[in-house]
Amino acid sequence: MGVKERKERDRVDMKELILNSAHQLFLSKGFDEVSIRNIAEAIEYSPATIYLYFKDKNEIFHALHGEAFKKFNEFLAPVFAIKDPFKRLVAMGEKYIEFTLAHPNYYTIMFIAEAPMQCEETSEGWIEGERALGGLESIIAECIKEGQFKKQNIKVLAFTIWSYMHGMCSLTLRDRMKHYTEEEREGMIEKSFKIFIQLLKNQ
Amino acid sequence: MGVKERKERDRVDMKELILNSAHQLFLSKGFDEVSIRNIAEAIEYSPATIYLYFKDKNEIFHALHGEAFKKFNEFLAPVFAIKDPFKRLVAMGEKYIEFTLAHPNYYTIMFIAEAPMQCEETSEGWIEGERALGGLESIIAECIKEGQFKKQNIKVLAFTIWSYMHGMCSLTLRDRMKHYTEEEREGMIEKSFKIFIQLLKNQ
DNA sequence: ATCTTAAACTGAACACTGTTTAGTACTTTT
DNA sequence: AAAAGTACTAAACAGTGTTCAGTTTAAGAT
Repeated sequence: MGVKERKERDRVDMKELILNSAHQLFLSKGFDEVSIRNIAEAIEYSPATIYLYFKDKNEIFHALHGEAFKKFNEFLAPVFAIKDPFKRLVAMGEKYIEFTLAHPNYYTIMFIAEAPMQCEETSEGWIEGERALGGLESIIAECIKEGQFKKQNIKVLAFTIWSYMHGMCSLTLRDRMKHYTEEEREGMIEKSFKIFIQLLKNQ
Repeated sequence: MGVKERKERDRVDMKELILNSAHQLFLSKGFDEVSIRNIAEAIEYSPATIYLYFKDKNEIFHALHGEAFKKFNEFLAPVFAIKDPFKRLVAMGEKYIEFTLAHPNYYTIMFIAEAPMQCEETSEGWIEGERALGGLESIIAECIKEGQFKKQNIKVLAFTIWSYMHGMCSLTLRDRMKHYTEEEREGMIEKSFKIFIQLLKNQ
């Protein structure tokens, strides 16, 4: 008798229902603005029910963290079709920026929000995150192999590039560029990115 | 009769009392963890009293935002005694990192926290912030004048450098480097900073 | 079909949060 | 001494995450 199996399926469905609802609310309202009661109302269950499926709010956002990274990797995937490693690197950077501006809530939960994830290393979010970083590192490795970059520590260079990209994106999302005039701000990211690429080229 | 004057002084004193208390709590507990009731308790007044001196919580943290930037500029000041502009630039970067690690709560409110400041441009925080950025821009201008850097858009290069520094610092403070092993993480910032300086040198 | 057991679910509460308001106590002015 | 004005607060409102006792529902056993 498949009762146990069906119950298990129901459990998974319910978890998904909660997660989908949280996901949707999160996309429209942003990270901190979604409450357990909001989610409960959306799925027409009591708030207490949610705690039967998730330990706490962190665990929910932890799951969303994973989804965000998955989306991120999907978004970046086309880039890896580009043959030339340096061109691939540039394209990856452009996609990174595009993703940030198109999905600020995802970006925030991935890289800016106070880590709400007591981080078991096995968690989906980190695995997907490492995959993205691994992609960057492999591109750099190829750039070095092809003589585009001089020989150096790949992980450190990847971190350096990531830091630059993240700095730019998080300053934008966190609204720390108001001191620039409209004119200056307009296209600042694109101009800066070009400069950064030039810096890398002269390597 | 100096009654009005005394009352005005009392008002300023009270504002300062609230701010000092908030400041202290903020340093030990961090941005989001300080509540109006916490502050009220610390100064032994009712929570409602605080609203007689500050419009809302934002206005308090707005004031702290200003203080953080002041502290930041003080911390950076010694660097400007260095004659050689490129050395000054490097020293500024090192100091930036040092400040971030020494005063994570300040750094968070300055650059990471969701802008809790409806930003009148006259606010102390932004003026001090612009001063810091202006310092960076003037260093770059000198580097260009001395032929250390090729001629280019100063504001964009300053933003590029700032972005890199901020990216590194905010990824660290927001705990997004757990995927690196202890070994890798150890000294990652220093190594990356060296690489970045090299990138700038080859300009 | 009834009884028992276990799982699913919820109402209400707890201890918080920022903020507002009505009312009290004290101080200054008349 | 009465009136006016200021300083302050208790209590409430609407919200938060979370827990728990108690109810409803479903399943298995007799």
